Amino acid sequence: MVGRGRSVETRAPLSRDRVLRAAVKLADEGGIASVTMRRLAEELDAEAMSLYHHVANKDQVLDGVVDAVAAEINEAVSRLTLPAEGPAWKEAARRRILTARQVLLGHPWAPAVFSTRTTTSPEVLLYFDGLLGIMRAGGFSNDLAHHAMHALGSRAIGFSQELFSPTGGPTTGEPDPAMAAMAAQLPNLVGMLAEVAHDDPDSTLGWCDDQAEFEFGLDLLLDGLDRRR
Amino acid sequence: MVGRGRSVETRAPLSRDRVLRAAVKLADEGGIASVTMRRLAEELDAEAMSLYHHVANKDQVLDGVVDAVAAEINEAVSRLTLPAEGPAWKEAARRRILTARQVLLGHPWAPAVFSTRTTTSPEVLLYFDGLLGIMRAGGFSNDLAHHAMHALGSRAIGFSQELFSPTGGPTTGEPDPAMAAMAAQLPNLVGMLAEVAHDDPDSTLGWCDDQAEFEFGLDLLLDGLDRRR
DNA sequence: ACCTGAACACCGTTCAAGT
DNA sequence: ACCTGAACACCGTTCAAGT
Repeated sequence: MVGRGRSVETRAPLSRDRVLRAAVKLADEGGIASVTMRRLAEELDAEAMSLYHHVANKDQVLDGVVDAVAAEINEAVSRLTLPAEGPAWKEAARRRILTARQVLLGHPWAPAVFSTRTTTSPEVLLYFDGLLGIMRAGGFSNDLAHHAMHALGSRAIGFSQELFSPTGGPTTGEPDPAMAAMAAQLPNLVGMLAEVAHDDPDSTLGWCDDQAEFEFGLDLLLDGLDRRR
Repeated sequence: MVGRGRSVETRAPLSRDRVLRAAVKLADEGGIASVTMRRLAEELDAEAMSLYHHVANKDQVLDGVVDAVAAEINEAVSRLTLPAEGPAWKEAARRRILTARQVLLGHPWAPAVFSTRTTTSPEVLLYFDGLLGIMRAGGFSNDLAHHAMHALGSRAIGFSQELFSPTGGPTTGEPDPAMAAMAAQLPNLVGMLAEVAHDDPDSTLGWCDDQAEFEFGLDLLLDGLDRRR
């Protein structure tokens, strides 16, 4: 609407950055499947083929989108200022990771995209470098810090993909028929579910775990690493 | 070629089972992207549209493929006969999980597909039920066992998606130019890589971790769970 | 240089028709 | 009942052409 003084002629200058921002916006609104080159172009009032002057192909769009989300995470964690020397490393790492998770809650489609990327984004590397710095300050050897990064896996950046969600939704009165048919063959699962309320009231990160379970697993790992420090 | 006595007329009887087996075969040969309804049909000497008489849609094909791989895992772990009472639970769980991983090594595309599935496969539920049984035998409360399943996440079934693979290949003499440009901003990462050989000689499970790192993370979790038992 | 229209080689899926 | 051909509504991307 404003145009910052400059008026009209050519509507929009189009750029790699504008393309990536539009992609994040589309994904936030309708999931990652709604990010197609054609709809991306439409969002930018251009033709699909024009995008190829700013990104090599769709894969590069997804790489860029991951980098953009990771940049948002880095921006958020940069505001944290906790001591990390000695035993303080654990709380510093914990806060960093939970802050990353908080950012991802705003982009529920992002973890799935992160997982598909084969080339590591520069911003993700920056994030890991910072976490590594906390561990080094805490007294980790490079070798143990290396193991730690692998052990944390995606948890290091705030998400954990779950394939164990036996109920799939709030345990309403109506029983899942398929589940009921198998019940006899799943004695331990049925017994457990009868005892623990497996609600996941609003499983916030899509197919991911909810906050309490994420923190349980995170603390399990951080405690174990602290012991080996 | 043989046809088991019955000769000719109609070539292939086509069935849900045959469709799923063909899908696994295609994925093993060319990755999951090569599993399309059209190529699947071709593999079965049929037309793409014929498949829809045996599966509702492509999503159901992928569900079935996951179920088939999980069935293969269950078959493999069923041959294990380890005691699980008391402290023995840990070795039993460990062996079960590493056996699952061994099966997945034969289907490197499978972890990514597992992660995208929203409905849990019956065979995956059976697998989890067995693991839960081991934990119960080991003395876990239902509540702790529940947390444990979430904490293990996909590791419970033998894989862990890594987004941390800073080098991306064997550290040959030639330096990654993009990496080199960022090196100054990644002091901890560069320092660590200089010290630990981050080879991943043949990172077996695609974008996943290698065996040693998988076991380190697994033991970290199992040890932590054992302590809270 | 930046952008575009038409076209190509694919997708999953619907539908009406065959046996 | 099981299978199929043609067609529809999408994809990502190439190419030759426009300014």
